[in-house]
Amino acid sequence: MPVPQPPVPPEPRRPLTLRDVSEASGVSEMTVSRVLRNRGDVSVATREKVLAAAKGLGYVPNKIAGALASQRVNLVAVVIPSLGNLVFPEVLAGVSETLEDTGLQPVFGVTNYSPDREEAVLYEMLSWRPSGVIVAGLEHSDAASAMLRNAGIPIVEIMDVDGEPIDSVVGISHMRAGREMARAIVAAGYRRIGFLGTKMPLDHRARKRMEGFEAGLAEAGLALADREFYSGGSALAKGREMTQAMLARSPDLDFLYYSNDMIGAGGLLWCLGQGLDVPGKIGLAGFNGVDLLDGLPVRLATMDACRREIGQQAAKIVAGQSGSGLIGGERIELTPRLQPGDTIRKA
Amino acid sequence: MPVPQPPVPPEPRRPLTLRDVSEASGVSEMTVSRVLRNRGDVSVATREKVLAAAKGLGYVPNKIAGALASQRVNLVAVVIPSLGNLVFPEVLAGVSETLEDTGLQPVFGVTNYSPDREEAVLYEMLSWRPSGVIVAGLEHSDAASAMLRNAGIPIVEIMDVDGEPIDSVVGISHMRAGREMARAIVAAGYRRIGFLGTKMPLDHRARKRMEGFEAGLAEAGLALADREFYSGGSALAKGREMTQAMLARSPDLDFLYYSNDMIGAGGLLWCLGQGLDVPGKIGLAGFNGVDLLDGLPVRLATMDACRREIGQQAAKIVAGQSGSGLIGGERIELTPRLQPGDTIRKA
DNA sequence: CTTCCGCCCGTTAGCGTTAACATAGCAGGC
DNA sequence: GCCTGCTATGTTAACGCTAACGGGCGGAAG
Repeated sequence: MPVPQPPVPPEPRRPLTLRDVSEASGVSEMTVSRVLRNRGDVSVATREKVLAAAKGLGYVPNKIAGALASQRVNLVAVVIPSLGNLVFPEVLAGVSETLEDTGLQPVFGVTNYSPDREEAVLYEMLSWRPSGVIVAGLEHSDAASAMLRNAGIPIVEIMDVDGEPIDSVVGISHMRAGREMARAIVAAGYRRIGFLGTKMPLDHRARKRMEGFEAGLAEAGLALADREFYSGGSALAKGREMTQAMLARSPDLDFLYYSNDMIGAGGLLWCLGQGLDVPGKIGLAGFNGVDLLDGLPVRLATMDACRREIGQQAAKIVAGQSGSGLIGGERIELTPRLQPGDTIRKA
Repeated sequence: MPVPQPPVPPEPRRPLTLRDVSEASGVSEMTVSRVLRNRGDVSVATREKVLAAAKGLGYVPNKIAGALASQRVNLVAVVIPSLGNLVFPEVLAGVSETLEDTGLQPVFGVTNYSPDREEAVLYEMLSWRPSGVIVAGLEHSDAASAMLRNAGIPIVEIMDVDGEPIDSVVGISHMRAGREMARAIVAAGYRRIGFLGTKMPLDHRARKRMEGFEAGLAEAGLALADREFYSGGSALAKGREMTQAMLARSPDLDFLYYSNDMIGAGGLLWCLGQGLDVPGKIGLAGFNGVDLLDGLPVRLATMDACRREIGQQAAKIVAGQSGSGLIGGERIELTPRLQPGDTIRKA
């Protein structure tokens, strides 16, 4: 009759394995494995004995071995261009939150808007055989697209729906967002319109927004009266500087469209500081709906990019909880709502 | 004489293994492995043949099997309380950037300031046998501390140095940051001082800052004249509301210390909107040094928390690049610099 | 010519876990 | 008593890769 072992103080060096727990509790490794995974029938007595031994030893299972044996991995790869842009942490938060009680674990990678790095990051992540991939954008290198297509797991491209997805896609149409903003501005009677944005040839979504915006203006026979791009630095400060520069250069502008809310807020603060009549003499609008703006003295017109919801929906798809019954190839287009704020004249 | 195989179009279903590449290129699996890892001697001819086959097939190595066999894992676990607080994405960015060319890959987990979730997240991450752990804060559950201590890998606790680290630590002293801010405020002649912060009993760093602040005031025989806490919502908006509320309640306050820059900025905007004399009649200060503030009409006094640098240093330690020669147990205390901005009277 | 060494490559034996199957023990029906 | 059908546990063989070692081959050294 085996004497119950007292919990052994964790002997530091050799890493513990199932065998250690099995020896400490007097059952086979398989039974320990069953207990720790709550799978299969194990008597209550055995279960408790095993759990006590595992806790006493401080055993932490080795998922590497487990994943290899079971061919199942609870990781989800999440690939985003940047952490500096407010938007992506919010998406991550949505993903993280939704995955929380699915047993899935997000693994993040950052590409810095570089297709080469995206390819490298994806290769690295796929080599861990995750059970799904969430990746920002629809534009990838050929090699990256091929990898994703052949991975045999759910792929969700997020943020943007203007293009051909590999598998599933969750996002908004940035083209349409730009166009609708243009229409709203034109409808409010503005005519001489300037654009201020980031100088990032690889930020396809910003580009699409601008293209949509110009298309919207064109519908009314208008074109951009001026434009300016920046890169780096504090967005709020850049917004001030660019606004000042543009209005010095083109004093007759009556509207400024900013490619994101932070530079928009900077521009707004500058205009207010100058005592300009907003939205009477000059209107302003940004993009994103960052809740930060709720605290500004005047609310900037913007359009919600549904960031958190994008993360949530994408996570649901990889977790197989989308409720659509589809097995892939889902397409969820969210609709950004125009929030007119106080910086566009009422039509 | 083996005929060179033309690249086979990737047959979709069965996942590729080394064996497939080895068969396609006519060498052993071991040689393929060597080529793919750039390890050991392989002739140029063989190398090229193998690389061509691997690329042709679209082979992606299986790191799970590789890690199990080699007992080496290129993952670094990074555990943070929240993604909503601007601070942590910045730390992540520092980590991610520094790890970029070390072959190490960060894996992030979020605890929502819950010790239980922290424990669960750590257990989950340690079960992947990462080669290092970076975790925010020095306060952990007993079980979590034990796990970390027994993991046998570098552990770096970050953000905070006020306490007993498990292994290495990189951060600032929040106690001291609070105290120094108090001294600067007292030195500038302010006497009736209010505190505005988050209602988060589990945010130990915010608590330490406040304690340090009160200690600093006590040195001058002062105590907080009023205090207010919030939770949730847009920080900028909360800053406005709380400031308004506090000044309505305690109109004789001459200084407001905010536990973070966002609520501080909200308060600042409100004060400016009210036409209050800042910093003459009332002074303001925040904490963090978010570069966002560079764009405000008036620069808020703050203290840089060295977020990105914390991430970088922590990453260096786990990557073994700290340059200290130490094998663990490093302690890096960074010094937050007071940035007086325009919201404290010149002494 | 032999010996030795370095290059290039193959063979063997795990890494720690789990799937799948085998088996022991026991209750109950006939 | 024998077989059926459980439940609780053990045994075996992977999973895909790499560490460690072994060996053929060719040229340089003796």
